[in-house]
Amino acid sequence: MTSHDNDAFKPIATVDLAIFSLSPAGLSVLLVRRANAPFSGGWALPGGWIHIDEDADLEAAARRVLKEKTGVETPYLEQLQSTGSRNRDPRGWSISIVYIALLSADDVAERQDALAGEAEWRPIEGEGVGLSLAFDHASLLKEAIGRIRSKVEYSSLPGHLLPVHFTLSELQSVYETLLGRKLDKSAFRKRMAEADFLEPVEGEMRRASNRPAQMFRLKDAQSLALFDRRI
Amino acid sequence: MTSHDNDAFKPIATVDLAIFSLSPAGLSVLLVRRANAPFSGGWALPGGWIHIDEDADLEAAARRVLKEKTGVETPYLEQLQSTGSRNRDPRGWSISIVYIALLSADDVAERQDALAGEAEWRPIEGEGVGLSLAFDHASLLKEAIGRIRSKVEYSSLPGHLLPVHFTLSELQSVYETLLGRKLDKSAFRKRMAEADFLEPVEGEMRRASNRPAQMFRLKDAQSLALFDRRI
DNA sequence: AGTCTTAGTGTAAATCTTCAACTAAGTTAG
DNA sequence: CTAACTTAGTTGAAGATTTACACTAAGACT
Repeated sequence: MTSHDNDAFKPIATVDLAIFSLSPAGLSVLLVRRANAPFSGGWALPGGWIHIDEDADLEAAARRVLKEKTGVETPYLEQLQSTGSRNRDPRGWSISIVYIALLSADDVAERQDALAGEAEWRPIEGEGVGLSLAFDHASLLKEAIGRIRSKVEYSSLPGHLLPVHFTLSELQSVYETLLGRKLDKSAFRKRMAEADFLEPVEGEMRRASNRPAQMFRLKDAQSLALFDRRI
Repeated sequence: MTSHDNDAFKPIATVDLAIFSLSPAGLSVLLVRRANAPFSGGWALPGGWIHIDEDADLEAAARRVLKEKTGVETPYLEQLQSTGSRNRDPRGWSISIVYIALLSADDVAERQDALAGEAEWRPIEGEGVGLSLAFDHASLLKEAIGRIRSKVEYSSLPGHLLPVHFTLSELQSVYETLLGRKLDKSAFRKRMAEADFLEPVEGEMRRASNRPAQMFRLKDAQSLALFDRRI
């Protein structure tokens, strides 16, 4: 039939991940040092070939890479976009399907030391990490950051970066960090109540030298709640 | 190195398009009849292999397919999502990068008869076309319809389905068709003014047996304007 | 017991929506 | 020639929502 039935005409297919978490410096992304050519020794987003014998589908491939690099199995995971071109990989026409993963602070704390090999959390500054990245990963990361910033405006996204239990003040503070602006407390609480994605953890209170605060958890740790309006 | 340098381990890579336009019956999508196995004779979204010798990148591949099927070169085009799995194509592990294209009514009118081969506009009913489609195309189409319906709420999307010149009343009517509900005239006009994606065509008026209406065009026929709030 | 701090609620003023009426500008019928 | 008709485009009052900020609540610390 056509020449494209021949494997030599197939593009390379990879899955790459922008894995985010909160560090003291704010939103951070996991980068790995490449062991092999091309860009050997350079920083890149974690990723890898699709293993057609092992991965049932694209999302399974993304989860496999995530588990290999972080040990985390059930994060928030969403497909961002795909890029593909003749030039992005010197080895040939290549496609990358990019996923965004959000790790809860608990996941990060547990695996602190167990980070696979040459991996490192880098804080986001502006539209990137102030580092040049392999392939077109700087551009992919920029898109991922844009998507995250955009979704903070109208979704429960920040809830996926906190520990499993948190207070409303802590949640508001994450929204403020990611948005880069202060929010009104009563308006914030009204939105959270309307969006209906939190449930109080009965009896659990955050105690300090002040009035104790009710702790909450996400009703669903895998899905995003969308607001009717911007926050 | 790894076994994946061997082409036999690469997935199949295709680009598929959900091409929409407005017909008298409302939003419609272009379907083609498959000439070859698998699903020979069945309806499918237009698409095809990525030609690594010919296509510079994914979007170029999408534009090539679009031009082959419709003759249109500069539509509104946006990437929807990618699917990929072991099962979706009987020939093997396969990836599809799906694009949404919106054709202006002018484009459709010009090419009415020149539709390539066995292609046909089918009106959208509910979440599909009331027809079973090849591969997982019914599911891809459902996602595309969902994306369109969602974007009508907060973007200039409907403007890309009209002729190049149109009145505000015509635009409002498209919003109403796609949303399935009536909108308030003054609120609608206020949103359009705020979103600032239209410009009046000086001197051009729609004339009928009533007060003439100012005609407008999109400031940018390739990009979408996003509203601050829902319409 | 009083002070301090953060949690959580209440409220008045400002803004935005909704609904519907009103004016504008043409064509058509008589 | 003029009145009736139709759709374009604007205006405004009533109601709903948002915003800004102050207030009350509940604990720890001195």
